[in-house]
Amino acid sequence: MRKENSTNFLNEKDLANNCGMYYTITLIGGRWKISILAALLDHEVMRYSEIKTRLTNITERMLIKQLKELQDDGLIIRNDYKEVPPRVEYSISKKGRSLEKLLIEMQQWGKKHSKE
Amino acid sequence: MRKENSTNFLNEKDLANNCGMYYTITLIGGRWKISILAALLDHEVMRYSEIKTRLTNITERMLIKQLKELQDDGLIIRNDYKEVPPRVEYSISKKGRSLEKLLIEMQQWGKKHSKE
DNA sequence: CAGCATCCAGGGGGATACTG
DNA sequence: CAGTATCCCCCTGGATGCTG
Repeated sequence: MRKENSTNFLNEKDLANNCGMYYTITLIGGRWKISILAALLDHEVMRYSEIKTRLTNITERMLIKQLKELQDDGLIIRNDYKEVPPRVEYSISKKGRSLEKLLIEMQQWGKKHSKE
Repeated sequence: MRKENSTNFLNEKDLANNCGMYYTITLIGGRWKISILAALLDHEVMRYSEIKTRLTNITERMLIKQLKELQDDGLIIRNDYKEVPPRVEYSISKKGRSLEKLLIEMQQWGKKHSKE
């Protein structure tokens, strides 16, 4: 980032969309999204019920909603085996995995500063 | 992050607060916060009116609100010179500056993936 | 098992007008 | 110049009950 006297970090051209920063936030900013992503980064593949068990307190509506948004944004992959009884597995996508480093840093920053 | 078979990224103890990730999101997740932080990281010190000019489209209410929250969270510093006419300068705090690396990475990730 | 439907509160965010 | 004060919309997120 620059200091001298003008715009480098946020140049005029990119100002409108905050150089993509806001895009990133909108993708992971949902109430439960980072928890879901973290769980999937940790377990590779999880069934719906596993995620639900893991994220105590989340309601079914919210879980489905956040899963769908993550899927629409291409961060996770939904695999419906179309069996009876239903069996659906969720996994992280390439795009989702590319967020791993960022999430870890957010985690570290949060841990470090949340007690201040 | 781990793969073998269990929880490292999100261990049970930290699950409740998502290992601090959610804390981080709440601090920078406001509609205009990253723009303000980026502007202050870029300019060191800015007057209220400068920020307002820079962030076209933001309303006064929103600007003040987000500035106050950023200040309450310790990310920026407000310096009121108590002059007439008023003169108030905003600058980034140490805690705020420690977010710089993270913001740049969010920017890069967003730029790279927003066209997909 | 893996959802969907409905209802609802709260707050985030915006427009506009006013002030010390 | 640097804010306040109102008003208002809508969307997020939560509770609860139902279903293929």
